[in-house]
Amino acid sequence: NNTNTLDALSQEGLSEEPVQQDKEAAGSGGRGTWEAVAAGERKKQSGRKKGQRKVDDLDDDDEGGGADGERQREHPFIVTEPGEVARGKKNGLDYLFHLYEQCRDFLIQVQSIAKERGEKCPTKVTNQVFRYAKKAGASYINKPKMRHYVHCYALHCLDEDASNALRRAFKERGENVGAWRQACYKPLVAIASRQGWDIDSIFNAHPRLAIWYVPTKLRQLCHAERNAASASSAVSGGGHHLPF
Amino acid sequence: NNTNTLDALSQEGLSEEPVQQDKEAAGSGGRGTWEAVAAGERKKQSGRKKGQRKVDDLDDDDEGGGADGERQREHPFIVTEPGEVARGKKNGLDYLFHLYEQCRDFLIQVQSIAKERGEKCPTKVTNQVFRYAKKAGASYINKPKMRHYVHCYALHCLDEDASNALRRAFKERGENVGAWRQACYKPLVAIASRQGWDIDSIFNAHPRLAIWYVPTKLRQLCHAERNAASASSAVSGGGHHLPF
DNA sequence: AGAAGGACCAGTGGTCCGTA
DNA sequence: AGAAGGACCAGTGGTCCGTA
Repeated sequence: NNTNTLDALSQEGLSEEPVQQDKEAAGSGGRGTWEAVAAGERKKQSGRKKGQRKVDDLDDDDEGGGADGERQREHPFIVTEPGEVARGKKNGLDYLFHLYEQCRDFLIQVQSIAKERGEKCPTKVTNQVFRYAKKAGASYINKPKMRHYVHCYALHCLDEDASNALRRAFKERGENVGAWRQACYKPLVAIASRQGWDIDSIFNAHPRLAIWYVPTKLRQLCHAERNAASASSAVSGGGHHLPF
Repeated sequence: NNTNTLDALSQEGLSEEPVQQDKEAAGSGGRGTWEAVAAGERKKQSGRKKGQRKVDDLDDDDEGGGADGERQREHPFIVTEPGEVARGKKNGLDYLFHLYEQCRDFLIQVQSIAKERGEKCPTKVTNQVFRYAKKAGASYINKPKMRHYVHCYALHCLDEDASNALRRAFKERGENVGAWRQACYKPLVAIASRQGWDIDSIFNAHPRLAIWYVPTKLRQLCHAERNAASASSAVSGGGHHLPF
């Protein structure tokens, strides 16, 4: 077992960030330039200019009927390959991961405001950060969504090659987002097994991941798998007292 | 300004801990051996054995009337010198600081239980730790008290000499605990001023202090003093644009 | 009066489940 | 059916204020 993998892995996933939008939607309410890059998200804001959305894909306009003012959700995610732009009323996974980078930018802003004011400074993406993001116009960011896919982003950060391979495989098989999301757990547990099962320090050792809470289910899977592994190694004879 | 003081200071305060009671009241409900060492705290527990309290000081027994079962508070703190045992129905400051060490022990236990179970592991003394302490029989530990005196403990950790000198001075002057407690802020702010005003990293750099939340008032004082200092340095001419 | 701590409260982490 | 997210809830950090 290679216990040094983490140092190498922690460098990955970082180059993926689109540099040009680092201050983007931050504090301005602007949509940023990401649509032009990957054409993912297209949530309407109040007062959005027509023609600004869907820069690359020029289809449909049947947004449920009413013009302005109607309750509008983000388009659902679909499994896309790295670099692939989602067509139709869908968002791709590059866009999903981009949302995590945006949250990081918002956190950094909240932190610098807090420091300036001499207030408590959050180290994680907290409710306060989500509130700030919303106020800054990023209404497409919300806590349940971000928490739902954290472990997918974790895999993208920790082993981008494995993450990319998984995306391609699930796209090819025509699996839905839920199936892909479920499948992201397994390679993460495998990474944890090589790192002494300490999923918290794996998150904390990675600068972009450290700001996210470890998802409960991932923590539980690592724990269960660790116990299963130690039980089987006890049976196959580790020199310990045998439990029977 | 010596910016390396913290490294030297962070070694202080540590030798003060009575080693022999490291697992003490932990998980057992026992009172531990600290009374024999410093004869501070003497809170009655339900079912406490008579004659166990006040090992060194054999006076009064007028505990308000009823025998067992009456609601009983801790004796109030008085300003004592280092090593001095509080007489009468009082507790000394060595005992106060000892409570912080006990909380640390309880936190360490909560942490190892959490790790064993694969649950979230607290890095600070949280409500969970106070609940655990109470369940373990340390009913004399409570959140409002510990939070009230955190900055006094901080001074004890970061500059034991200054802390000791302050205790001696306030005892000599016959000041009460409240006055001593107020006076602990000033030397802490002075330490912060030498460390770039970052009270959070000062706490975090000290292993025994890092587990305590920075008190709001201390944070505010550091912030206010930083602003005052930068304003006065702007006036006395630091090469900046002059604000008038 | 000075001080200890039960108990409250606003805002948190966490995620369910009514919605589209 | 699969998925997005408003809104709820138990337990938190913080400390006030009725108590002794």
